[in-house]
Amino acid sequence: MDNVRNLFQLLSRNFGLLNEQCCENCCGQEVSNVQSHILYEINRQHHPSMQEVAGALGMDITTFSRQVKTLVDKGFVKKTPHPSDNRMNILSLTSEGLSIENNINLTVNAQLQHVLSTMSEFERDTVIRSIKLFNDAMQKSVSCCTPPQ
Amino acid sequence: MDNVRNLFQLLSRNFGLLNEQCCENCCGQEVSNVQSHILYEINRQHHPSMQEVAGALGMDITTFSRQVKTLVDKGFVKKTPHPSDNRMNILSLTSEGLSIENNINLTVNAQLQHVLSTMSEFERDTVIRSIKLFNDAMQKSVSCCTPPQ
DNA sequence: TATATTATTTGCAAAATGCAAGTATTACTT
DNA sequence: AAGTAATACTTGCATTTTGCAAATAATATA
Repeated sequence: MDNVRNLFQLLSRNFGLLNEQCCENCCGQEVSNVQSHILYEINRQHHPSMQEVAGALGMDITTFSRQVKTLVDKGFVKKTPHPSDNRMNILSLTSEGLSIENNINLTVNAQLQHVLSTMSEFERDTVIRSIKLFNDAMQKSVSCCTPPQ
Repeated sequence: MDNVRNLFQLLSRNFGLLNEQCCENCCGQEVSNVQSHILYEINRQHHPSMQEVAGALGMDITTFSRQVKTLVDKGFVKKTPHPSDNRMNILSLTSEGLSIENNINLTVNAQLQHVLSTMSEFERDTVIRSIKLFNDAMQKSVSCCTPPQ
């Protein structure tokens, strides 16, 4: 009976640090950590609304609204009114936003591959498969991991 | 050639949300997310100084200093001058701080076990072993994962 | 003894946060 | 169809968090 929290706490801390440093390295302070999460999620979803992205990130919608505004001002994100419901805004990355997101992606991936390269191919595959497995399990688990409301 | 970042990004986000919610649940807003990380790390290390904890968490020392002050005021953390070097403060949890840390630990672990319970025992073991493996690899990798300076 | 180095704290100004209340638009209700 | 409710988002405001620069205090070095 391990203390599983320890493992995840360390993992998420280390990944957080790596992510943050990569952000700074490849786009020189242009985006904060939360902002990089927002870019990531906008890119991942299919024509998401504000609420969908904020919900996925577990962010307060008012904080999110302001962060998006900042990203729009910086020219990284575009807000398009929903065609059939003008209350909603569809979020998308501008080409510049996409390029930054790709940059972060490349940098973080390179670092992770570097970490993984110290393992055998078998271990590497196992690790990757395990994390997929756990992510899926977490997604299915309704009792947690769902942003409040 | 997977996009490994995706996996880790999702994992760390989900764990972050879980952690945050557990904090609120079991100690009713008494500690913020960063503060729970601080409690965690003080508990984990052996008579750590301010810099040791701040360093491990990759936090700016001035921000850290103020957060610790808050935790001291709340009665969760104790600062003891280092016996042979009065510049340093040794950090420790008070009994109340420890009890809160244990509470968070129990709650988060229960949630994680719940997620893991959807898997077969083999999968569960593999996942846990994989994360250990990755954590170790990350710790060894000097090119990243080390807080600035 | 004077100077440098280390550990931590404060000043300050900027950024981030979240509740309450606002606006605008669409959905119901009778 | 008019009025009410609900939804999606924004803004006001007060608090908290953040990090650089500079200050303080204690130890190490020259």
